[in-house]
Amino acid sequence: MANKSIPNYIPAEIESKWQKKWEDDGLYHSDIDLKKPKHYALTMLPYPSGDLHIGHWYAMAPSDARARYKRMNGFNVMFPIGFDAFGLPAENAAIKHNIHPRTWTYSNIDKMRKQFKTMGAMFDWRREMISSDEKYYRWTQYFFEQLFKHGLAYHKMSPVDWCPNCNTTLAREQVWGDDRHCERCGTPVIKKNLDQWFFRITNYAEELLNYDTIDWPSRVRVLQTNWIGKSEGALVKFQTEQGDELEVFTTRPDTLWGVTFMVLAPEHPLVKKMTTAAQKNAVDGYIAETLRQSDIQREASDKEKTGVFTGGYAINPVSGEKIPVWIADYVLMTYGTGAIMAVPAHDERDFEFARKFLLPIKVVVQPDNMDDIQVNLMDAAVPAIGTLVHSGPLTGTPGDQSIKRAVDYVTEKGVGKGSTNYRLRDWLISRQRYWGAPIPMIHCPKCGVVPVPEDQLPVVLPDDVEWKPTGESPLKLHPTWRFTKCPICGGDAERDTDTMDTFMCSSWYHLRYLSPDYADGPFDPKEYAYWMPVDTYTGGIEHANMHLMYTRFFHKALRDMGITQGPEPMMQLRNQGMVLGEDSEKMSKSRGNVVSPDDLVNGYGADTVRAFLMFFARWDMGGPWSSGGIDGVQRWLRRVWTTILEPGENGIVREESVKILRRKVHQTLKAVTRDFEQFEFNTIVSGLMELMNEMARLKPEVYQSPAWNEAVEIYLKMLAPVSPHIAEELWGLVGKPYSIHSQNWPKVDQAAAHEDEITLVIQVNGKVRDRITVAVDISDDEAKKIALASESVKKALQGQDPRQVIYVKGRLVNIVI
RNA sequence: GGGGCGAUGGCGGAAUAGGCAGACGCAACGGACUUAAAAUCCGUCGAUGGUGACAUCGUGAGGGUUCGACCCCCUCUCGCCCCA
Repeated sequence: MANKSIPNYIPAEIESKWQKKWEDDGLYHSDIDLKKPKHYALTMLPYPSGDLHIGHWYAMAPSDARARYKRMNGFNVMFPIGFDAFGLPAENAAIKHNIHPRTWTYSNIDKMRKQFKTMGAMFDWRREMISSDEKYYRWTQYFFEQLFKHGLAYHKMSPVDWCPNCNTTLAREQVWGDDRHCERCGTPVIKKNLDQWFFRITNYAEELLNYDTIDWPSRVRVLQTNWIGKSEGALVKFQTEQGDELEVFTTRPDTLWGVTFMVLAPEHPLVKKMTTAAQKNAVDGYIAETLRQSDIQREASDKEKTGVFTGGYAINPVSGEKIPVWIADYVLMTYGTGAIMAVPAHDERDFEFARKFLLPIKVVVQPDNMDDIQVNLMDAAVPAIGTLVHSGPLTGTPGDQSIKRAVDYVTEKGVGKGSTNYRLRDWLISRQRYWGAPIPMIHCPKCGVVPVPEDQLPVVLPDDVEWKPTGESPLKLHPTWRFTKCPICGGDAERDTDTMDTFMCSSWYHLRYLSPDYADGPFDPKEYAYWMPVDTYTGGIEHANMHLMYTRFFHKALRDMGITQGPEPMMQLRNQGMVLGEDSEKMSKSRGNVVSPDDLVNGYGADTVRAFLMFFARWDMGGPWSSGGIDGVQRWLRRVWTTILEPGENGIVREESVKILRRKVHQTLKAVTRDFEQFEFNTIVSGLMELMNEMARLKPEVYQSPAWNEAVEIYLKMLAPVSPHIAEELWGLVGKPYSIHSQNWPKVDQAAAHEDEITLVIQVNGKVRDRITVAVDISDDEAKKIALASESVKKALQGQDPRQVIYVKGRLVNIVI
């Protein structure tokens, strides 16, 4: 109903008006204020791909709403924004469109900054950081050097995953899928041997398994725990016939007497030496074949086992037996020592291998609840723990002690020791690409690898390069850049021409937000002392094994250098799901199912888009976009507008309705407050919708009462974090002082919220037979009496006596017959 | 092969500690207003049977625990994710 006496709701007008005013007033500036508790709310750093995606909105807008809620609850909130601006896409775009990566990146940032501003988020833009700015990467380089100086960065020749299309090395986490393709371009990766920089994240493997001090989703903790892949066992030294030491890691040292052969990874350094002339052709052929496969293919358990005998033998250090040494692709050089002792009786893969190549099987473990194992009747390995048999001096050791006794035994004999193995590998940092932070190291023929002196940082990334991918780092091809003098001896030297993995940049950006312009260090210690740690971190779960692991490692490494404090950087983590296209598929240009937030904002306004993103799905699950659903949210906001602004039609106040209104208002406030705490955004919006329906219904009978004003005030305050512009506008139009976003969150009036009557559900044998309205504080006996007096109950009882009558306070009576 | 998460009307989803399944919204249908439409407002809306009050069934399938199960346990199917 277009009432001429009230203004029209025109989102575009009020949104740009308030965005400008808030910015001019610095309403969302976050400065240290020791009088208030702080709240550092952070969302994962966006990559400036050039266009704000609905996924950005989904990640940011609900997080903004929660940050606003915290602010209204008396917290001094910092909610910063910036850009993860280095990385491959800039270079790929540059190659494709012949535009400099810097130009591409910074014009994207300009565009996205404008798009972000239409969201009406409480970002403090003074704190913006861009990881490709010199003033930022200078400190990225500084941290690299610190890690180097503390022995946490090292370089070595190493076979690395290499994308032949992007011409760069990839971290293990950037290699995806069964065919091991490049995360960026989908090309299958190959192995290449290069001199690479690594960070010793494995030093922190054990500490990274501890999540005691942080409130993170169990999903993420499980993902990280599996990724770290801790297994306990022993390192045992075998000897080859030639006298070389051949060390294996095993989780089952108790089965040492059951070893009937050994298997080396085809890449194992001893393979060449052990291979006899007769086996050479077979071994060489097998190695060539293996190198073409991925680790995943190699380890697939459903795959037919393959392998080749080297012709060589090793000696079992506990039994003295001579056992054949094979190579097989299911043993990986990157796990453990690249060699295994094979115990076919008690390991499934070894069993299959032994059966296929007719190798002997020896039973050395007899589980207590099993008939005696007969080798010739076995059709599968018996991996269970049990009493040791045929195990020399350890024969008879019960299962609950067998592993420990075996470790003690090899330790005493000096042929092994207890050991913990982690699947986690050190973090490969080097990238043979241009658009990244240069590795601040100098290679001097006399002095070796020398860090660039701190006062000479940053090592500036030159603009005048040929960035086309050649397989070499573009910086290597620059005519002058790489040539420099050694800081120690002053002689001719060369810079490291690789740049850093961009996960390095994003491992510490939360620290730069503290003081993005600070020149005396990576961050201002005063800001650190006040704001850190991050209280609430939000972002996608896809970063569980990469960014989130790296940033924890980084924090812990810096802590051990005295740069940061506390065990963890981010105390609470919450993950949002993904917005899919209307066809339930991942949004992509090729599918044509992409939803553009700009179009939505133009059509509906940011307030509707924000509210709809909070409403349409559980935030942690996400789901398919619905173009019809957003109309419902728009209708709701229009209804809020008219219901609050239109004058009431008569002056009658009905006290019963006032009571109902106040009850609903305070019940909703209670629920909304709880939902904000728990990131349950969808029920916040549905709760507000429900309350508005009730307010509209009751309005004629309560309009003249103070309760109506109270309802409007509380309503707008609850709406403010969700849809900040319309809330501010209405707040002004009902005569309240600017700004609603500086108001305190309302307090629940428990007495008003209290129900004095309940619907007592009456069941017979668990089936609902009647519903009776009773006083909320009805006694046990009375409730049962009323229930038994019900006509429907009498009918259902058919004269039978109840065996039991159960009363659940305030809920139901169940009569059991 | 192992692990994780999930499955609720035509659709998205709700159900806070084991106690009224389907809140809220979309779509659909009926009505009011209108010359008409849009917008708005009111109403209906899990299935089956019945004019109806009502009855029976119903939260992926099967079983179990319980006075009572969307919720806890076991087995299975399907989907997504992670690892191998």
